[in-house]
Amino acid sequence: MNIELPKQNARTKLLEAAFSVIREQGFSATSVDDLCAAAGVTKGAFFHHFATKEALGVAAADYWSLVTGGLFETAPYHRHADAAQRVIGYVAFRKAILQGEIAQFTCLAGTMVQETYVSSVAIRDACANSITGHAAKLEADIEEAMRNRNLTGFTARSLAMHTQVVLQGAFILAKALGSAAPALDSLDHLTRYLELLFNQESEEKA
Amino acid sequence: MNIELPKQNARTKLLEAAFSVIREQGFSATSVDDLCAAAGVTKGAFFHHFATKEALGVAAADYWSLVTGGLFETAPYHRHADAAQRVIGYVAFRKAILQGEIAQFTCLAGTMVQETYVSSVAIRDACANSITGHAAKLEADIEEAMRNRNLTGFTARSLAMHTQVVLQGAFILAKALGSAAPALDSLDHLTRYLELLFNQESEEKA
DNA sequence: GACGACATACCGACCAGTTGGTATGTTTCT
DNA sequence: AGAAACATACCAACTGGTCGGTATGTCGTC
Repeated sequence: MNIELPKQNARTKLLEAAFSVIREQGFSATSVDDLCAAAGVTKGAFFHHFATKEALGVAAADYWSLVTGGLFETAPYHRHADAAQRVIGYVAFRKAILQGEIAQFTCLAGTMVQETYVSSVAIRDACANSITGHAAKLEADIEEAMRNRNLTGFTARSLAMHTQVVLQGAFILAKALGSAAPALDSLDHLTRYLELLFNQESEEKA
Repeated sequence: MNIELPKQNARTKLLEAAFSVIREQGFSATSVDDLCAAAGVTKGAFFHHFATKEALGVAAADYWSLVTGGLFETAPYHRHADAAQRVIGYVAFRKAILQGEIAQFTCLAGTMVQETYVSSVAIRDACANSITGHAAKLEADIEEAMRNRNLTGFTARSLAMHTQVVLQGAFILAKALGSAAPALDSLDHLTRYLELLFNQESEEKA
């Protein structure tokens, strides 16, 4: 029998439990005991691996960047030859993964930063890095698409950030209305915006 | 001397304190004592007016709808004769009020619903009503602008909601990056989208 | 004198973090 | 090679303080 469970140590179990629990309850409302119970470890193990609850928050945001980074690197939208198609394909991919429980498709960084942007600089910065780092991967494709079409009037970076703004806002509306539907609608509007930008050949100059 | 402070009772003081404190710390991280201290009232006064902390959350969201409703009703963008100009003017107005401390220009409903959408249906619904109620006021103008231009392919409601999505997302980015700048950039993209939609005469049909 | 609008004092539950310990390696010294 | 010294990973019980909420009292007004 070669079937073996992956040897997860308490640290990894806690970080992955944090993904679920914090996205459901928020960071403040999640107690260390909650996390230990969800991960199936004791409080002693928690404080062996993390000096404080805040330190776990930072580690969770960093681990989030790592995990989501891997997910998007292997996504199929990179195959498009045209850069604009890759950008639009990215949004389509984001739409496709909006399934199941709301907490499971929302963003840990966006959720945490709302609660901690004043109280914890460390968590805020880790969340900011997660979001801007993710946007940076889109930026190259956007820049190429803009160059191909001679688009000016805004920066590739600002448009990359705008996609993240729409996603984060879409998650809030999904939470408020208890459904992914408004998020999907909003991503359709984002797609329409990208198509309008990239299909017109630099009419802005007039 | 007719200069008199408005006779604010403990209830109103608590609700207005909640606007500031909850937008800074979040709902969970804000204790009843925090709110009492900020409002300058005692705990007895708090529980005289609100049965639970959750009840204050609901009341705060409702009061938020009331206060912001008044603010936007008297805003100057309603004067435009063209409906599309009113919609674009709305976004410009939202840009204009993104000043000062971040907590002071963000949305209470969006902040609270993130933390409570699982734990408190009452707060979630109050926040959802605040956001959708605000969007509904835009919907009539959007519908008129769409009718004037024979625009199809999406609903006025979904576009109204999209403006709220962008705003909510913009607040998250502002919090993450500690600056209103990315929010302003994103509202520029939203404006550009609206201009592209409303200035083209129904080219979508082809 | 009754009632609404507070104030003060307090309670049990829960919370982040600490303590002192064990079991299992790993390295170092002889 | 084998023992002593040390490091890592974890555990269960506990602590001081904070939390939401309650019980009871006071004061001004109608």
